[in-house]
Amino acid sequence: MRAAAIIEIGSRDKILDAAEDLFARRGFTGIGMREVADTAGLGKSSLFHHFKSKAELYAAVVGRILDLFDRRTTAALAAGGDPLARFDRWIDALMDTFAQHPTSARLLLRSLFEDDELAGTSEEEQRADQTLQRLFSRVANLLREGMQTGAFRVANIPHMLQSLVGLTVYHFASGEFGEEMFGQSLFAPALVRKRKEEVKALLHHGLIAHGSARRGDNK
Amino acid sequence: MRAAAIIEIGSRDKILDAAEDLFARRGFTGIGMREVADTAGLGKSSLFHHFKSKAELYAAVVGRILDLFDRRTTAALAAGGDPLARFDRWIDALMDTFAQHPTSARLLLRSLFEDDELAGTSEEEQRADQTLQRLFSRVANLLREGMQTGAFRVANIPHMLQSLVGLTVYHFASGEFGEEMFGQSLFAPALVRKRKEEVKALLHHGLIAHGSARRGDNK
DNA sequence: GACATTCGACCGACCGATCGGTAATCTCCG
DNA sequence: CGGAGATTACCGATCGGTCGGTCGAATGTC
Repeated sequence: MRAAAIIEIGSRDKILDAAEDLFARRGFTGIGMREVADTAGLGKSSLFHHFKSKAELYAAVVGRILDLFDRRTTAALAAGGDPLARFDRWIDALMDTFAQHPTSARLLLRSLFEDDELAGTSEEEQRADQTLQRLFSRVANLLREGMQTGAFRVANIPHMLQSLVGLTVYHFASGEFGEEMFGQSLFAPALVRKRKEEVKALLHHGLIAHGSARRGDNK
Repeated sequence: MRAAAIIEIGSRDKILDAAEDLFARRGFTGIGMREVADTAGLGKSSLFHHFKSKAELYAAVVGRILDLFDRRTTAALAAGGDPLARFDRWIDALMDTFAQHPTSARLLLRSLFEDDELAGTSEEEQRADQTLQRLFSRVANLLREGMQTGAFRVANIPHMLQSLVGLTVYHFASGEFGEEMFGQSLFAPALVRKRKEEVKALLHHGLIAHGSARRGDNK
């Protein structure tokens, strides 16, 4: 029957799963093909049957995650609503995706570093670059629109994008350091919910209290 | 003459300088001792005369940077003023230090990841942990004080610390990705100044405009 | 139905290069 | 002399990657 066959996962995907987990934990240079092969339950040579080099495997892993974020972003922004509603929905979707996919934040943050020294003309890598750029420009457009309609404060858009990345990716990538700070797994549902609240609160009100009794705007 | 002697740098420091730059760019596993030695202008074996292992060299590099941030934080918080003044001064000092020391953000962010899998009982490493913890608890105390005096909005402190790290460290660690976004070096004085402004603006006002109370707040 | 051919998936053995680290020796200097 | 700093030579292990070849499921052919 077909139903039983569903459980089977193609070797290519098993390799990608294993590589994603390992690369996220120890980075490109920290993982050997031997280790990926063992985790995937294959011989090392078999990896080179599916991917022609370690760099190509890495690019495929990053590309797969980037596609996931691209799809979630598209879905969150597609549904209608005013800029603020779409923005909040996007923040939720972004953090939910990081939470549901614990390796993703670390892998993406690492790939940001490692791409600097890895060549970068591998087709798969160019496609990933395009995906990433499209994702960011969509959010940039949303910010621009919201600033025009008055929903958002007027701010520098590249800086705001950097801030949004810093507020989200870094947190979920902070690993043992973050877990020590919170005393629990970064991916515990209650903590994820709290993180969403706190990030939104920061985006809504900042940190500094405004002399609500009009103290002359703190200067 | 003293003036001439200033140029001389001890071999140990030359090794630390070289290692800091290389580790920041390609991570612990991405750099070999051979490369560090070449950059420092020594033979590989000489490194083992000053540091008994690669891990110890790495710990020394991270510890040196952590001490720098600890000193700057101490200085920024020591000078008096209300919590808001001290906080703003700390944000300035933090970002100035990242800016003046371009390898630091990347190295610290990387060390966050790599410590997860590197053992961690090496004395130098424990000292670094203490330094880091002391630094964070000092900022936490400042936040707590400011919330009590009403200078800051009441927020969850660990989350706020994570946000502050994300807003600062990530930006200066974002490398080529960030430089492509801004079209210039992340460490160009004008961009550093702008980043400080934008981060402070976010901390002061958030992103979302408040239609509720007063409207003309941001124009 | 039976045999031959093809093909993708996979493997163990092996390659040259590089890894972190060690040992013995040399040089310089007080 | 003694000792610190540096070097050359070398070690076993592991690195990414290649090689020749096995296996089984299709496919074609009579």
